[in-house]
Amino acid sequence: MDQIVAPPPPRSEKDREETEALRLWLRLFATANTVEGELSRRLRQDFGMTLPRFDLMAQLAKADDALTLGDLSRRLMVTNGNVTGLVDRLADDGLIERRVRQTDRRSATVRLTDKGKTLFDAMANAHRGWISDLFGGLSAEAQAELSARLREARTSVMERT
Amino acid sequence: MDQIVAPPPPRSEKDREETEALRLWLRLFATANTVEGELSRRLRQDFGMTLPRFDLMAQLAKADDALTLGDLSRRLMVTNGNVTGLVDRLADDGLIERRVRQTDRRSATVRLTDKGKTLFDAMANAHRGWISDLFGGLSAEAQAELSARLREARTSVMERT
DNA sequence: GTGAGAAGCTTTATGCTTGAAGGATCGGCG
DNA sequence: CGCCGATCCTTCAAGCATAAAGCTTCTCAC
Repeated sequence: MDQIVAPPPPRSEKDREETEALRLWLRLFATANTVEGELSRRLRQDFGMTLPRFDLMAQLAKADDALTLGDLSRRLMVTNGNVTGLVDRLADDGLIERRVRQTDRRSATVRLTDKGKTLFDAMANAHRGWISDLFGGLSAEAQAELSARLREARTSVMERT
Repeated sequence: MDQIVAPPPPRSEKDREETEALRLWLRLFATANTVEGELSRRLRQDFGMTLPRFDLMAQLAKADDALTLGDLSRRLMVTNGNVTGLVDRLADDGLIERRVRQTDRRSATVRLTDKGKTLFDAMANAHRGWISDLFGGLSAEAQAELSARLREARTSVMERT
């Protein structure tokens, strides 16, 4: 029988591996992006809050103590200059309080105000519910498996960075 | 025997579910973020290119045809105004070419220039290798499983958006 | 003590992203 | 034809993010 259609382009094993990894990455990115966009949208809509500000407040709430800007920078995995701006805006809104440290005058600490704590509690509660809802189509087992695989993936990436 | 330590805080089934989903989300976000940051870093270092510009060029290369700004906006899942700026900058660099459509003068199409094609091929090749490398710590089976779970997750999220 | 280098933060320039408002063009209905 | 809503793009203001340069303060070896 004649060859009617063009033959598939020759593909090495390496080609196939790369294509699969690329597909995996695109899927990972799209999923994370969709969730992030939706959380961001709801946070803005219901609380007039942005995700980066919320994340910063969450770190303060979790630490349950004052943190330095450097601590925040490391925990949020963003640059120092970025934290400076976020802290400025949150302080302007009266949600956090900046205080220069006596022991090290280069450094400043930041803590949630009462107003910040109250708002954060409300937001965190809603936020938990949203996430639980968004992933609600997956069984507990599927979620656990995904979580475990992501952990492996992150380890792989970090080792190669 | 006396109760020496404080009892664990009472947690409902719902609480546990929410906590697990939150943990999953944090892991998903951290993984995607780490990969994205690393790709961005390498693209800047080796090619002086940003990820958003690269992504736009990738859509043009994949389509192998001119696309309207609206097409790009939908495919990249970003707003129209965003695409306008990206296209401006890429056109300034001579990597893409803008052309007003005769049939519909509201709309413009965009295609890769020869210079853009050449650069994109080089970048895409490196990009494939980087991703394959970054996920190289996972077996093909682990990658396939992660990919499948991510697909489920994305479906779940999109249904609830 | 003091001087060099490190640490902590801010500033600046640049770019990405959004949402909202606005301008041009198109299509269709009366 | 003429208008009205829809479509497509751009503009604008605000915010997030980075990298690089710069400022102040601290530490430590001498």
